[in-house]
Amino acid sequence: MRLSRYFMPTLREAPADAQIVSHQLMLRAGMIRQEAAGIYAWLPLGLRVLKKIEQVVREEMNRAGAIEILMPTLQLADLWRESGRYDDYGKEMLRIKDRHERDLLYGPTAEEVVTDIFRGYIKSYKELPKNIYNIQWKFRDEQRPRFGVMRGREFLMKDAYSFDIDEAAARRSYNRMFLAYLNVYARLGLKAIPVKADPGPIGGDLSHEFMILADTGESQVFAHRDLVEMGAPGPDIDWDGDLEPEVTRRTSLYAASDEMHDAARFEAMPEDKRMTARGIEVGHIFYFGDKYSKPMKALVTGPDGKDTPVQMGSYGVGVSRLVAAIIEASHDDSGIIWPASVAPFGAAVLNLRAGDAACDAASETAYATLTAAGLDPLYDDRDDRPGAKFAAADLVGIPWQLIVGPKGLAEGVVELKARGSGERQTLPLDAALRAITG
RNA sequence: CGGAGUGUGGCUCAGUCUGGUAGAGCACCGCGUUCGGGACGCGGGGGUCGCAGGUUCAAAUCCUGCCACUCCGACCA
Repeated sequence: MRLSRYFMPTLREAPADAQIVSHQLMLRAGMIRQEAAGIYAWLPLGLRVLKKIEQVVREEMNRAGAIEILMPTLQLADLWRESGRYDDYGKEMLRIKDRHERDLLYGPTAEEVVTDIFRGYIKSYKELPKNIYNIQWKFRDEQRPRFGVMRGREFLMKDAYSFDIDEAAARRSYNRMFLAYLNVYARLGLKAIPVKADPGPIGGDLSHEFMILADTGESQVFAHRDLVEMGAPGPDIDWDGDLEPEVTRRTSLYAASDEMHDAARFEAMPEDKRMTARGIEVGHIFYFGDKYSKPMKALVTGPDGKDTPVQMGSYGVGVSRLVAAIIEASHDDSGIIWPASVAPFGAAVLNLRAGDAACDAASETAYATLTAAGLDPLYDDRDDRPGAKFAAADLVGIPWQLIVGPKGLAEGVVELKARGSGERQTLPLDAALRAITG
C-alpha cells in the first residue's frame, strides 16, 4: 500500500477523551473513530488488525474442531422468553421493536439462538459432540462504557458453544477450548493465564477466565510462576485424544484474579513461585449443563433411547478488546509495537526523499520485492520530512522499517530498523530485503 | 444507576467570572526555502461558540430546558 493513496489519519496529540494508553494510541494511529459512547467506526488500519486477530482466533477454533457459522445481530425476544432471560437480563440488553411491534433485541450473546439452531437439526447422541462458533458484533448497553474498545457497548466477540451427551463428554469439549485459547493468545504474542472463575449457579470447576498480563490491566492476578512460564501447548497436540492431563497440569497450579483470590493458598506457595501482576480479561469459558437446553427443549436421544437435554458450554473471546489489550501489553513512548502475527502491515518502506531519483528507485524496488514476498508492505512515499515518517512508522507499530535515504544510498546502503527491539542495521538494500523476507 | 464535570474550526485549548469586532498552536491550501527523528517564512481557507427558548440596544459570555460526551463510584467479552 502506498501511503500517499491510503487513509491513515494519524494525530500528533491524543484527544482529551482518551484515558488509557491503548485508547490514545488507537486514536493517534487512526485506527478507530468514536461515533457515540462505546461505539466506534474502524478505520483502515484498525480494521486490518481486527481482521488479523479474528483470523488467528478462527484458525485455532477450527484446529480444535469447532465449526464456524454466522448468527444474526438481531434476535427475537420470544427466544429469550423461552430461556427466561428476557426479563432477567436487564438494561444492558438493547431492546428494539420492528414495524409490526414485535420485540427484538440486539444480541449481547447467542446461547438462545445457537440452542434454537441446534434443536432444529440434531436429535441423536451419534451426532455429538458438536462445537459451533461465530465471530459477530454484540451489543451490551453498558452503564458506563470507557477505555475505547476495551469496554465498548458494541464489540466483536468470538463465541463458541459446545454440545455433548453428558458431563464427561462436555468436560472433553471444555478441555479442547481451554487449550485452544492458550494457543490463540500465544499466537497473538501475549502471556495469558487461565484463572479460576466464578462458576455461577452450576457449580463445579469448569469455568476459567483468561487474563493477559499488562501493567495497565484492570484486575490483579495472583499465580504460580511456573504457570506463567509454561507457555502454550502448541498446535500439534492430539485434539481428539485425552487432554485432561495437559489441562490438569495447568489448573493444578494456583491462579486467581482478585475476586477469587485465596490468600492462604497463595501464601502457602514458596515465595519465589508467587507472582502478582496486572491483567486484562480477554476470554471466558464455562460449562453450564442444561441451563438453556432444558427450558428450550434441546433434547438428544441417548444410546439408551431416552431423550435428555444436551449438555452445553460456552466460550468467549473479546476480539475487539484484544486489539486494545495487545497494545496495552506491547507499546513504548513512540507508539504501538505489533506482534508480527497481527501487524497491519508486515514492513514499512520509508522513502526519506520522495522525488529523489535514487531514493524513489530503491524504494520502489524494496516495495515490489516485499510485496512479492507476501509481506504486505506499507510504502511511505509521501512528500514529507523524514521526522514525520519516522514518527508515523513508530506510532503505527509496523515490525520492520526499511529506511531509504539519500545519504545511505550514496554509500550503497539502507537502514533496517526492528520496531520491537529498536535494533538498527546499516546494510545494502538486497541484504536488508533478505533479512526481512527471511 | 448515584456523584462531578465538559461542550468554542479536524485536534489541543484560551476567551465565559466582569455581555460589546470569535482567538492561538497543530492540521489544511498556495508559493518559496528546506530535507536522517513530527522544519521555517510569506500569503490563504475554514467556526450560526452542542441545541432550543428567554433577558438585553447587544449573548460564546447571563437565565431556563433539552441533548451529547467525559470522569469518580457500584456493575461486566
